[in-house]
Amino acid sequence: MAWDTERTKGLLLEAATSEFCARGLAGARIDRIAAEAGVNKERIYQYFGNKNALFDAVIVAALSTLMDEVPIEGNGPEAMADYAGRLFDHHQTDATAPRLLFWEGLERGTDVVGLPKRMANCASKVNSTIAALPGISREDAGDLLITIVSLCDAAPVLPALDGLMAGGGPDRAERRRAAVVRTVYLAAAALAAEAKAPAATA
Amino acid sequence: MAWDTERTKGLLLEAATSEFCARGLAGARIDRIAAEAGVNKERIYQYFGNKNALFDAVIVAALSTLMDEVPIEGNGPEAMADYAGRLFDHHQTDATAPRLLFWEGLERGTDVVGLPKRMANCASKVNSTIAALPGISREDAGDLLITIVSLCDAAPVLPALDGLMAGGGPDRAERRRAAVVRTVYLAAAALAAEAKAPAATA
DNA sequence: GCAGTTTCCAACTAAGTAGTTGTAATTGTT
DNA sequence: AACAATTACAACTACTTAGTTGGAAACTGC
Repeated sequence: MAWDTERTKGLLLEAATSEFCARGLAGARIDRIAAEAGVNKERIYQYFGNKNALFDAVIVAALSTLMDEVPIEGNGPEAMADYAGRLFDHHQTDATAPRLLFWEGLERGTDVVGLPKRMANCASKVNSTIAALPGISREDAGDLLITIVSLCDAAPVLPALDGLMAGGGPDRAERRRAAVVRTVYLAAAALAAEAKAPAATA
Repeated sequence: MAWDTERTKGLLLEAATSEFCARGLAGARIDRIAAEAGVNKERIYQYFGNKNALFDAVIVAALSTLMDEVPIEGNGPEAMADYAGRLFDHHQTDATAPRLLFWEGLERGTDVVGLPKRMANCASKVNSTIAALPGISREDAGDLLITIVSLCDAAPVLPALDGLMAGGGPDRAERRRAAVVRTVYLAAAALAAEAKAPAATA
């Protein structure tokens, strides 16, 4: 049998993503990751170093690529609302990224890994936002993105909130989606309007 | 020395709150909780049962009381914006509740504990929202509250997002607060307006 | 002050846990 | 084919963990 190092690495990273996503850094088990990947756990230490470094690799791989998977397209507040809707849908079908993001925030705090790549990705999103809402400040663009991420990513991580607050009817997900999209539209429209008439708040 | 059961329980609950808040259910250590409380860990099992049940007790104690600590006061969209601002400030000085909320969401999913009490608290908040925005539907009120909670609670749990998205200047917290308050105001105002002219979207 | 109960703790147990090691199989190179 | 390097794994180690136990100290009612 031929050794396929890249395939083994990929299997481990995939299994680790699933395990860390479900249980976080402290709750994840190296043995479980190795078993799920069908690989001996010693390979983890050869390829990734240790549990923390494997978590790093998972975070960087999962969060960096997400930025490209759901792009900001079009112009005006509608474009930002549409982006929020697509991000919401994406997280609804695959909660990996939001869960990893919150695991990282809770377990790592401000100790963020893979900074250069992620800062570049965020800057790219900020620039897309500025392009969609001409005249908006860089800080307002960042704030709008934080708002979008907060709304879209919190939903799958706090699944109980829907039932607790809104009763959890059959079409809850759609209603929540509509609320997020509308909220983002309103916030983006206000920033766009302010950018055209800056005297109002100065 | 006189035994003070309630005090011992309180010390354990306080230490457990701090430990679970910082490290979550999987990351928390029974030994650390007992040591921080200055109490033998065997007491935990006598008073609370086991680690999971202690986590339950912490969650219920911390999240249920929060609802009363930051009330919804006044009328109109301004009242909801003001509520969001006070909730944001509260979480900024003490991130216990948001962190526990997200730990619970990540580690427990929809398996929520203390349901009756928490549902009552949420229903009370929904009623306050309906009182502040007359004519609004119960579901829209719940959605607005989810929006507020998402925005206010995500901020302290994702401390790195500010730096990543908005550069993290000196007055970042204040700017983020202003963005949250304004977003909530816009969302609440839109719902209030719709409640007065329901034909627009029907 | 004395039996019965409760609070408390040091020490213990059984089951994981991350990380390592020794060794065999595979591969590329000469 | 002989060699060194790489990939792989079963077994192992040192340590941590949640949960338990046996008995001492303090309280209660009499």
